[in-house]
Amino acid sequence: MPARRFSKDIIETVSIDCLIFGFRNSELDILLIKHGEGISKGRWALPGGWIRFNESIDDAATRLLTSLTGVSNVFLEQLRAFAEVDRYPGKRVITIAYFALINADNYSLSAGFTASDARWFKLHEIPRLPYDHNKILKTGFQYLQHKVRHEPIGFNLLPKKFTLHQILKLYEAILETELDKPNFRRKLLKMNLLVPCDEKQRDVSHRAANFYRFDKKIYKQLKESGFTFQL
Amino acid sequence: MPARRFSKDIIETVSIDCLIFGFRNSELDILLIKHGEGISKGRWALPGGWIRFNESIDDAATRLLTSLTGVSNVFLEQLRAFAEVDRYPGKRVITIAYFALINADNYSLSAGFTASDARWFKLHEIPRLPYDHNKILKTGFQYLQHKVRHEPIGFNLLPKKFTLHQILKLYEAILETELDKPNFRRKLLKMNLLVPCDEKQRDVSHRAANFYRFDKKIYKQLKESGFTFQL
DNA sequence: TTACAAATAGTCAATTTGACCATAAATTAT
DNA sequence: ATAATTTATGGTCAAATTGACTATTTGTAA
Repeated sequence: MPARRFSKDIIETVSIDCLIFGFRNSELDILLIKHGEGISKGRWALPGGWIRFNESIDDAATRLLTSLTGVSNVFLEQLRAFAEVDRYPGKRVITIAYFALINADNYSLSAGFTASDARWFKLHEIPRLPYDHNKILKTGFQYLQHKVRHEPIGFNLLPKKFTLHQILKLYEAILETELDKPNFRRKLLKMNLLVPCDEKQRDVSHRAANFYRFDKKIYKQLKESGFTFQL
Repeated sequence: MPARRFSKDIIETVSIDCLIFGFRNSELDILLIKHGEGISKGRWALPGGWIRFNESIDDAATRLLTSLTGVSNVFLEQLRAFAEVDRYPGKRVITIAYFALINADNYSLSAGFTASDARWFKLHEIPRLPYDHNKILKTGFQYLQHKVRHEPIGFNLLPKKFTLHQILKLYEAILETELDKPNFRRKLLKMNLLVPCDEKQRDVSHRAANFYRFDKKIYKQLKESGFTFQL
């Protein structure tokens, strides 16, 4: 009989759940995994797990994200705790939700991983999820909508080099509105956060767009001198 | 021998800590309480406590805030969880920090309560606090600085009726800058969030300022029609 | 070589901002 | 009473930004 390790290693009252956003084909995606065991076996849900005694919650979130999806080095920050009394069946479990943005370069998470157990879902095609995961998702999406307007975090959803068209489509998808192309360009470029790359689009059947990259250092400098990102 | 109720009623791995902001005399205050028992006896710290099995964390925060300070019906929302492995001596405790804004009408919290054990501290005169409370404080203050610019929550720190001068001073205290009075007035009034009261200042040795109040309903309407608060 | 598609550039009136100056209304000092 | 003082409130004006457009460029595809 195997030793019952769990109750020694982990904090059984607190879990982590990751809300992982991706962006492809001008649509926002959410990564879900199929539960292999436990109460909600066979159902799609947010990737998550337990916190170990010897790791912080940030470390736990990073570890879980990597072990469940294969990606690392992505934008990851805490959303908040969810703790309705009856959110988890049978026992009292508080979960701390994390918020991750995955860029297109990291999109092929299934490579090497159990592809059938982790899948991107379009934001508006998310099924009914167990526990309070739909609530977490809703909260996280509203947070994204707000945050993307006040901080330059949207770039985390794009490849390192991207076109202005891609950002426009990203913002349209997140904010669920149409935006004026020339005006959006002008405003974004005037911030001087984007550095033009010496490279253009290829294999497109029209004028090739220039690539840009977001420069963290420049943003840090601007912020220190009083600049606030605003779209 | 009294029954050892605690370990049955509460979740011993998760606590609540409240970061309570107040505003008086043009200065930001933080409410601290003196610990009466436990590891950090006699030291000033953020008000907090344990979560009961049969209450949500929002309920726990509300209960603790009221029982420790006597105030109720104040702006209270979750900040986030803090969970460094060694933040609490001896055992692993995750805390969920809450963020409260108390208006001047509720300032006399000591009335009826143990005045010597709860006290307002000026933000820049906070002593060294136990656990990671200074870190929570720093995070919460940065959050306030950000949030107050993008959402009309500052009014929660003022009395129901206030003058434009009071808001100006409030913003100057939070953002730690000087602001141009006429321009600030103009911008704020143009939003149409403030309703002039039919009442003026009294007993001031200069021209009396008009009182205004913040109207939640108007804000809700404006927000639904696309308006975003921005200062 | 022309049609097209999307990128990029430019226009212009209306609005908003930032830096001010001016006046109004209250009290206190003379 | 009148003047001085203090803060509230009202205005001005050039500069910058926005929103709604039109125009031009640059690349494939017919």
